[in-house]
This record gives sequence, C-alpha cells and structure tokens, in this order.
Amino acid sequence: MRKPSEMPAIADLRNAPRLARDFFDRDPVTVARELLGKLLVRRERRQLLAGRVVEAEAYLGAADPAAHAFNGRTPRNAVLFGPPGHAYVYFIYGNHYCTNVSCMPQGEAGCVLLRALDPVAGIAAMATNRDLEFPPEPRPAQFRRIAGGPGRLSEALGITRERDNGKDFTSSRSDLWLADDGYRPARVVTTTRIGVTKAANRRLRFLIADNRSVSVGARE
DNA sequence: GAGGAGATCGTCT
DNA sequence: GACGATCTCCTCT
Repeated sequence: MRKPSEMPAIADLRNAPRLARDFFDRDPVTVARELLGKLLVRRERRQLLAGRVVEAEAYLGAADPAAHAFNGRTPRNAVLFGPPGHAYVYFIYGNHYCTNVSCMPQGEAGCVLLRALDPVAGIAAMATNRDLEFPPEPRPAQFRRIAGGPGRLSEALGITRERDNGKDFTSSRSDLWLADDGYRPARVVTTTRIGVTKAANRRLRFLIADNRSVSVGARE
C-alpha cells in the first residue's frame, strides 16, 4: 500500500538537511529538475506539514517571454532580482497564490514554480487548510486534490504573499524550507508548461512520472 | 476521465 | 480596462 520511500516519518523529516544557497545559485532548468523529489516543509505551530515536490516549471527571467521578470523589475516581482533561494509568491486569477523559488545569481531573475506536492506529513492538517475531507483510507485521487496544482499547493501549506513573499528558504530560522532526505525519483518526464501562451513550445516543465499528485498528466 | 465555462481580483499599461 | 504561471463545478462520453 504505502510506499515507504514517499512516506518518511516525522523524525526523518526533522533530520533531512535544508537545501543550501548554492543549490539555487544555478540556472532554473537545473534547479527545477533537481527539486523533484525534495521536500517542501512548513512549520505551523508545533506541527510539520510536508510534501515531496513532484512537479516544477522553470522560468528563465529576462530571456523568457512567459516569465514575470521578462518586462523588467516591478514591485510585484522584486524578489526575483534578489539573491537565490527566496520565496516569490504572487496572487493570480483572483483566487490563488503561486509559490516560486528564486534562483540564478543575484540580479538575474530566474525562478522555479512549484506546481505540485505529494503529501508526506501533516496530511490531515493540509487537507483542513484546503477545506477537504480526508478519510483514513484515501484513494490516490484524493491525494492529488490536496496539493496537485500551484494554487492547491500554496493553500495546503498556508502560503500567502503577505506571509511568505521574500522568505529565505535556506535560513534555519525560516518556517518554510526545502529539504533533501535522499529520495531520488525513478523517472522524470519533461513537457511544455501549463497555462502559458508565450514561449509555449519550450519544454520547461518537469514531473515525476506516474506520481499520484501531479496536476495535469504528462501529455504530448 | 475529459473538456468547457465561470468566478474573482491584483497587477500592469 | 484587460489580462492572467488556476480551480471548481458541471456536463458529456
């Protein structure tokens, strides 16, 4: 039933080292691909909520018409022009927050959009954040509804622009971080990005094949 | 399971 | 005033 490698106990979660600054100080394509299988962790009160990154998209900054940074620096996207490893959170479609990690050296505005998590800890709390029922014996499709999509992911971990934009993912004081517990995905699939109309042919979306929590299937 | 439409509001021009 | 890195509900197959 449960896959042990995808369900680390809380004790393992606390011991998983946080990703360091130099992990993010690289091009977005490399960072997006290597983020697959890492853990996004939120400390909420005394509890840890966590999910494994199973889907991510690379945005290449000034060189990428689909990126928010393409038209230069604005108050909204200022985080992207700062040091790597910071949270860029924005509000979209009147309903949803999207969570990104800045990467590339300071001044180059690349980033990676975290599109989906496979829940591994604090699952009931994540479901509550999403206002969902989560039965003791959930079906695979019910995992996807928790954090299978950028808006769902952000809501499940309580991520908002007001609370988290600009937060340092690599700081030991941060209540939101990325960690590596040694898990490596068996097979990674590359597709075009979801919902973008500019540079729509670039294959900059990366996902773990056959994972129950990816937002949209690996088409084309 | 797949596809279409509507909701909703911050950001930019 | 237009658009958008989405989600949910509803309908159809």
